[in-house]
Amino acid sequence: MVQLAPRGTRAGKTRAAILEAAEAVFAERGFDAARLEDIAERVGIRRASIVYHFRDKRELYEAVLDSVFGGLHQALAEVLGGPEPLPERIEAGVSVWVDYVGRRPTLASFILREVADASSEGGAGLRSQTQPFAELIRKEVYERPDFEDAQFAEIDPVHVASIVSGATVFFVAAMPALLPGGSFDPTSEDQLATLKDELLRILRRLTTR
Amino acid sequence: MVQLAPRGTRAGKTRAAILEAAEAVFAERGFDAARLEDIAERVGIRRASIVYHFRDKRELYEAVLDSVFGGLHQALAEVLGGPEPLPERIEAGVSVWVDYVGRRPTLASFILREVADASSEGGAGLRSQTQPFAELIRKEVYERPDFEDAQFAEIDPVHVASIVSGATVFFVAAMPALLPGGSFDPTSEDQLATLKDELLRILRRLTTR
DNA sequence: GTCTATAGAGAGATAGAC
DNA sequence: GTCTATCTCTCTATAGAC
Repeated sequence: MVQLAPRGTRAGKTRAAILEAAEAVFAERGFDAARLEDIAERVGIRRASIVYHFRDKRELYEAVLDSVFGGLHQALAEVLGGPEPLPERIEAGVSVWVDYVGRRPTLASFILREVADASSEGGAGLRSQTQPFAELIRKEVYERPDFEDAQFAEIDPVHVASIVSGATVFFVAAMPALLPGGSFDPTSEDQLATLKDELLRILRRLTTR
Repeated sequence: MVQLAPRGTRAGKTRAAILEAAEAVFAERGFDAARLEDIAERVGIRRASIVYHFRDKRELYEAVLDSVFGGLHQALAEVLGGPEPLPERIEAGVSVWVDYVGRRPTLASFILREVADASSEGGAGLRSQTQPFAELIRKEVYERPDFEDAQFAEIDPVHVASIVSGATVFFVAAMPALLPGGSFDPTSEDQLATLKDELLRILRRLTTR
């Protein structure tokens, strides 16, 4: 995820535009079905020019994933690293998570696709993206002194994460498709608020002894 | 989803074997990345022979989806159509759902992939599979006389379905990939029991006033 | 940096023998 | 019914001009 050219230069701008277009197209179609042609068209350049900025399709895809997952990691690290005591920090984390997916719903698509693909490649691709989150949680939750005080139920954190993220991702990605008419917007202010509410209730239920 | 040749004949057996192999390969790789070559190899036939039984790749894929979703629909219709009063019938439905995914985890992959693809095609593909479930729930839950007595909270059923199915599907598909070592089996007896337990608690929380 | 042109690989579909 | 052989299309990647 090295930024080869500084922002503001022509190359930097084109690179950023390609990343943005690629994020949309990859999220919508998935890696295989996405065509570099479509991405180039959105940017207003020709297919071959993409290869000047990214070695190949795979590298472009990885760069997109790094951007989307990286953005979430940064936002989460901020609240989880804060000074508040433990139960609150976790709940703030859930709030940040829901807000992030609401603002950047492409993340939901990528998670769905990466999880589905995980079985075939032993989960390597997925884990390389989720590992930093596991470490973040270990560092800012399990290894901080207030963890003992919080009196959590003994529940596997991956378990909790699976339920919270699964429910969120489904809500954002599946609901619009399931409700006919195409009018439902899960990323609206109050839909996200409702979702947060439900998740927090579920979370409390799962984590309190 | 018409059974062209009767079971037991050579064609019937080959057809069934192709369906079974295709279910595994499509679930593992997704529609685009799956190769007819791989499916044929599993069956022990040549690629071209598949086309004798299924017009093309798409038709084979649809047949697989019909089989996987159809099996769930049948199992669900059985419990939801039973004589028990309402809250129990719904909880029995959740139990059947978890068991089915546990026995046939390919369903989890297909749901993940279909949901991810739903945004690009307006959800048509997903809805054609989920519509029967919506109708089943309307008929056996909302339109049966005991619905009024059950005193449910006013919560969108698609909402509930999204949370329950999202959490289940994630649990089955993502946990093995997230937990390193490859030793975790979400479809084991007691893991499924734990999941059921959590889902039922969540469900009660969501549906009681 | 971006373009045109083209090479090359992969995979689905078809024709026809057995 | 299943096979071999082949056609054809699509899309990525490369070469080289501007």
